[in-house]
Amino acid sequence: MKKKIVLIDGNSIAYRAFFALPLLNNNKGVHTNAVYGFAMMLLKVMEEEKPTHLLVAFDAGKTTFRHETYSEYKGGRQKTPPELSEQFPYIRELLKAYSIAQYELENYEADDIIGTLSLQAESDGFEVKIYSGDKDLTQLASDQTTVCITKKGITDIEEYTPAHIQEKYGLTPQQIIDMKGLMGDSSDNIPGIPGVGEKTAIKLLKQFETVEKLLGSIDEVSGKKLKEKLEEHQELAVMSKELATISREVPLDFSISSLEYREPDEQKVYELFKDLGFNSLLDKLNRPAESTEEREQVEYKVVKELDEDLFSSSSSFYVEIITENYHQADIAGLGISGEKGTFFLPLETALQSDVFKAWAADDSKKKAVYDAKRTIIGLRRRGVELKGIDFDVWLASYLLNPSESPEDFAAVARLHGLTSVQTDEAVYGKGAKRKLPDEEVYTEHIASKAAVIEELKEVCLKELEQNEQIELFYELELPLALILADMETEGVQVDIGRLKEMGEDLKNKLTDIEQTIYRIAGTEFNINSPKQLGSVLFEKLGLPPIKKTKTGYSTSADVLEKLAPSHEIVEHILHYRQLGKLQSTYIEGLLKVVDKDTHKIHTRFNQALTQTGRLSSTEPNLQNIPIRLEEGRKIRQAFVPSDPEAVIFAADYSQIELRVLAHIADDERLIDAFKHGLDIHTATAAQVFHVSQDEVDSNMRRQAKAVNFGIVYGISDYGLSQSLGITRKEAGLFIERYLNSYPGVKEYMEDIVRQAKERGYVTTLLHRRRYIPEITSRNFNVRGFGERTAMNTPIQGSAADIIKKAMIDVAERVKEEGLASKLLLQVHDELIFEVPKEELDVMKKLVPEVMEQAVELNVPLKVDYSYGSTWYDAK
DNA sequence: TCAGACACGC
DNA sequence: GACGTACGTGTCTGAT
Repeated sequence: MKKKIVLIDGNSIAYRAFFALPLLNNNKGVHTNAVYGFAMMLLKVMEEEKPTHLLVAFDAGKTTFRHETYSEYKGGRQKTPPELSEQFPYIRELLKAYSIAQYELENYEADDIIGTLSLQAESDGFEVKIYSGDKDLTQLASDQTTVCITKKGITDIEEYTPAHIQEKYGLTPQQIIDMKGLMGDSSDNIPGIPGVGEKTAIKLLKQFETVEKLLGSIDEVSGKKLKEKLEEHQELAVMSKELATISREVPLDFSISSLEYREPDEQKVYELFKDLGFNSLLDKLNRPAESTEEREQVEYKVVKELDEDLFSSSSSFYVEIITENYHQADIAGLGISGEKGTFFLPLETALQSDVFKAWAADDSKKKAVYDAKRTIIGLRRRGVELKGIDFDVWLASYLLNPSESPEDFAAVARLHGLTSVQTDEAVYGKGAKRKLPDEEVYTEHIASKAAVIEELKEVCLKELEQNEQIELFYELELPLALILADMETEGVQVDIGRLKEMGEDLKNKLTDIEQTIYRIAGTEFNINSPKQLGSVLFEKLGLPPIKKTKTGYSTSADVLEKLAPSHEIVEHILHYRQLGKLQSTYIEGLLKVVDKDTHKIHTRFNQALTQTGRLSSTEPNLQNIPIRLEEGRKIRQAFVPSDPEAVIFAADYSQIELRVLAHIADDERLIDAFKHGLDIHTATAAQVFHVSQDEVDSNMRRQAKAVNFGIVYGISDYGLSQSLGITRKEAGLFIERYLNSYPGVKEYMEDIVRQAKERGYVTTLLHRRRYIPEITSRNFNVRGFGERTAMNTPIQGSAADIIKKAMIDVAERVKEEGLASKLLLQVHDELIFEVPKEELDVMKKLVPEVMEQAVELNVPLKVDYSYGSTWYDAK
């Protein structure tokens, strides 16, 4: 086989990649664009060139032998951006993982190393390929050597052979050096002859061949001015040529044969790509642990008969429920792993075993699980109470980095460097094709999960400790999971009759409005189709299109509100939309998920999803039941106590986010306002508009409220301008005035952004963490988003911490006092209970008290409550 | 099966 | 100077 060596100019390629690609980040805020580009190029080179030998050369140090000739060499160059410097160690690591030789030598540049090696390689009969972003290297082209220079981007290259150089410049590769000598090179600060550019240089070299010959016969040069210049700057030309000449005699302390390319270390490459977040490149790898044949098989036994000493005092325990919704799904099997080994336990075997049930119910037998809530509810449905959960790898992983959003167990494991579990999709399939595979396949899968939980626990514990999140995990999230399990299990009673009644009513109203709309429009169409609606409004009826979407006219509510005065049809459409939403999402949507027998709804709270630490709720989402408009609010009449002798009791924090802000920012005025129990929007308006509280009119208050809203949700000046219907500039001014009114808040905002930039993340009161890689983006918008996230997350996240803490405290008190009241729902800043009437007096006192004392801030927390015979009446 | 537009809550 | 700008869930449409 013909020998082929590829020589890569490491610094040059890294620079190219850095400037060609947007400033990417991995999920921990490390910049990765240069590494990514480098890796892309490397993979392409390997695939296309299939070299037998390979080397990446780097520049060493700041000074080289060229500085002896000319101290200004490479002078005036911009410093390497720190965002790039920090990536070089990763590039080095990348090369190591690929087992690719890398070399640098004091006093020499990468060019010289490459020049020397290419010469040696040529005489050894190699085919040589040189990769760089620097055209200087083209002087090395020869019959055996091709120089590949990156064009636009990073993988697009131009190949310089002697023929190509001849064609392009009419010169030989050696003459490239002469050309540089004459015209100089501003990027390396090589002077050349003033006034001589590429065109003149080429012309002269075509006539005289080399700098030396040219200078020997300056008389023959045409053009008086040019002749003078050449005369005057002879030495400059000679020196410039010397500087531009790549050394081919570098003393190298290795032989070419040592550059032979071997196999990459796939595990290392895999881990590095994972670490850097190169998911697209990961897909291209032959993953060591992905295919069944290569993956390390977990050793396990299928339990036929249960034996007491299968269960050690501390085990990993996994319950497989394939369906997403564990409230209505079956267990496919159980996995246990501990001192005695790893076991697959068939469901029926477990259910029939008193030994198993006793172990499960024993609080002193500790279990590490994956998704405690899912596990508890899955077993509870089959009559098994699970106690003694002391770890949840899913929750732990979420706390370590909420932005990961792994889709299954295997993804969580992989995040922490463990690859011995297959993805659920690979085992069970996806979508309609999801099913239980052959027995050996799924028993092994389930057992392997149990085995891996053990290892994951160790890894996660270490990381939690490093992040100071042990307490957050053990005192907040894990106990909360148990409370949420009880809430979900309990469910909320629904008055189906009431829902259906409202549905009938809505149906009639919708038909009426529909007819009215068709009549006014003069045509029947699908009002639910923005496309069709757009063509009716803006084409048939000729209304002015205010806003456009990617696909056509926008028909969103804010657009329609602006159009309402122009045409009577618009208000009907808005009304139709409003009622249609109620009908489809709330009436029909809720009816779909009500348990046919018990008439209860069991939502699922997702505890490991949001970036801020809030919960979310699905199937159905009970955190967005209408309240703002009366027509929608009536939906709440269908949410009733499960016991006729009980009421729905709702307690909500008043302005919790702004109180948290007052605390974190330690802003005197804001703290003062809360201590005096002022209406915060009025107080803000008074500050911002420099008037007294009683001079604040409703419009001023409305604007101040919007600004407060913006602070709480981290919206931009644009967002504020949209909600107030003012210009962006005016909105920006509002924010500025707000910050001047609350100097402590202003200082906090500046500090937290600085902190986020330094550390790459922000934290909440209880040490929840969110990484914000966007904050160092060079893109104005992305960075702006990062800054707002930095300001907002500690506020919203701390509020989430507080209510979670309150839920735990309330549950504990209710248990202590032996009350029958039940926590049903959490809606970000409020808790909904079902309270037996005889406990009402106790709960009226207990709940606000516990919620207000959940944490101690330097402002008081305030809780309002209400109750009634339905959720609607708890207002 | 998927993305886009829209609307609900906090 | 323009970029496109709280989050999360669910429904519907219209394309593939």
